[in-house]
Amino acid sequence: MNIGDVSARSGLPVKTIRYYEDIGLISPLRDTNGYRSFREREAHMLSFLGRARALGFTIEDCRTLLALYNDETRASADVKMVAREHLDRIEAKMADLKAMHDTLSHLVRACAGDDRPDCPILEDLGRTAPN
Amino acid sequence: MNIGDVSARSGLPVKTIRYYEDIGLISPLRDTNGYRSFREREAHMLSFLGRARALGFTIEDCRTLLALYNDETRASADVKMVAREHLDRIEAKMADLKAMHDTLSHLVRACAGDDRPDCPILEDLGRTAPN
DNA sequence: ATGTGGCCTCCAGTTACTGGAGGGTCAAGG
DNA sequence: CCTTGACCCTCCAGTAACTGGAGGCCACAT
Repeated sequence: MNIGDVSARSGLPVKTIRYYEDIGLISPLRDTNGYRSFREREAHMLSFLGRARALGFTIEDCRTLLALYNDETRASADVKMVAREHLDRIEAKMADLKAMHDTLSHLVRACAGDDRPDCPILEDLGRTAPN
Repeated sequence: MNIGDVSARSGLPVKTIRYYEDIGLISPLRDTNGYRSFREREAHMLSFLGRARALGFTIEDCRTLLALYNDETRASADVKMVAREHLDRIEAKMADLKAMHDTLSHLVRACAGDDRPDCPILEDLGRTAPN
């Protein structure tokens, strides 16, 4: 399979696949013409990567997960730990976003949004921090 | 005021303040010894920036908001639009995170997390995409 | 004089790609 | 046989918003 084929199958852009090779996530063979030659194994790994990335795992997490995936003697506890830590990061980020959202939606609602300059949003941003 | 003073007042790291000068958000004067010399105006702008960044606005948004803040003839509608668009981005990101969270927390719960290799997390990641 | 801390500039690295330039390769149509 | 268009290749640079570090000046207290 050429890179275009695995791109279509995995949903990953061609550029991204080349990048994944650069950073050592996959190691496809090369044809005599220099084209990357993907086996089923790599096509499968790319789908794995695409799904893991879609769940928000970092590239380093993906590297770890891929190693565990290929290790028949893994302990599921190791996988679970990686996932759990990622879940914690997601939850932290959701909490951050929720706080921003609450503040901001409140301010947006309070702003008239007309042609006058008075604006509670700017007032809030410009108010001296409470020390 | 030296950079350390405005850093303490705004809560922004010294490095960040220098960076903000680099990209033209602030333009402090210089003392004869080369030190940046901040006036109240800049200290205030830095607090503004800190708050806007804490609400997740991008630097470019901050640039726009700062310009509006300094423009007595602004229309609050312009401010509101910037904020509303940012709120939309936040909501989109929250939805993305929630989807990740739902999938991942389900998988984490399903994983035994013991010393055996069987793992629903890896099974999910490794399953061929449904085409 | 010396030590400590604050300040300076410039360079490089971070994350995970993405775009583009410049240039080979392959299969089909004329 | 040649050309055309779709692929493929490498290498370089840029993105967002900083952050860390090297190397070195400046100010003030001892």
